[in-house]
Amino acid sequence: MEARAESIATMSVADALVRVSHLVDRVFADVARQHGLTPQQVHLLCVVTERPVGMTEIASSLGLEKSSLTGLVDRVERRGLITRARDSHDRRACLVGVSDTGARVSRECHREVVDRLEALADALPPDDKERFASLVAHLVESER
Amino acid sequence: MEARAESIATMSVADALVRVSHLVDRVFADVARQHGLTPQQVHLLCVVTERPVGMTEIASSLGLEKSSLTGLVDRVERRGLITRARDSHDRRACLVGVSDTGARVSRECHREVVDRLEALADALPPDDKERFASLVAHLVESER
DNA sequence: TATTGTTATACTCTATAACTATA
DNA sequence: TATAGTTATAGAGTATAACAATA
Repeated sequence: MEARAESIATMSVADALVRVSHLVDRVFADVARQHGLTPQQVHLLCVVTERPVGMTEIASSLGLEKSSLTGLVDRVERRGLITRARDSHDRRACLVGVSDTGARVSRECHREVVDRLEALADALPPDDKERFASLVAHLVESER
Repeated sequence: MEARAESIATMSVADALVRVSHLVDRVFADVARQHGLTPQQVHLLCVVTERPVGMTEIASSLGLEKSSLTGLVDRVERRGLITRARDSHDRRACLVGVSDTGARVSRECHREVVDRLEALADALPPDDKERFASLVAHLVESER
């Protein structure tokens, strides 16, 4: 275990970020799968859960081209989790929002992801856990 | 900005992890794209950079079915970045390794991802940065 | 003219099931 | 029999370019 101990000691912030990202991606994909959805579909669901959102804004949130989003929305809509509604102020636009089922699935996925990640974070002492959340928050916010 | 300040205060470890993971995914996808590759192709490249690896082990590293890997390896091989070699000890198996070009591209991608993530981490004071890396290292290692 | 969203097209990614060759 | 890898097939994700409708 010498090698592993050393790899901890010398892991850079960047390497740490990459590895934690893969971990989270796995959890996310796992949870999505258990609900018969793809990770992308769950991401979409998350983005429109709070309030109805237009296609352009969703595309920007997910880092996709608008044209890529059309099909994604089509497929999730076909499953009855989201709906397209006319924007009353702009007849070009539509607003994508969750259905009742979609809201439930969204909550369930979020809960399961959070539970599994919290469990993962329990490997840290409580103080470190809090400290970690605060550090990440700063990182993420500085990038907005 | 009240809302944002509050969201920092109340962000859980799990939410923090999810958000940082998305950030990293973006950086990774960006870098891959600049090299005319997909994120998956760069991941594959990373996995076989150190030493030649068999298909089954690669599939497990990437969390893919073997059958999904065949095509991925085909496409990256077609670009001349990796090669399949016979395993001299087991004639069923092959060992996937990087070509010279592949090794160069792999190094470049790694360097660029690291640079961009380090730049991102520079939003933190040096002490916090180090602390963060150490926390993440513990998280990731506890999951191995 | 600029913007919102869709369509058409071409690849890439992925899983499941069935298969070949070797161990 | 079990394992390593491939093929066949089907569906999902994505980008680019061209388009329609509205602002």
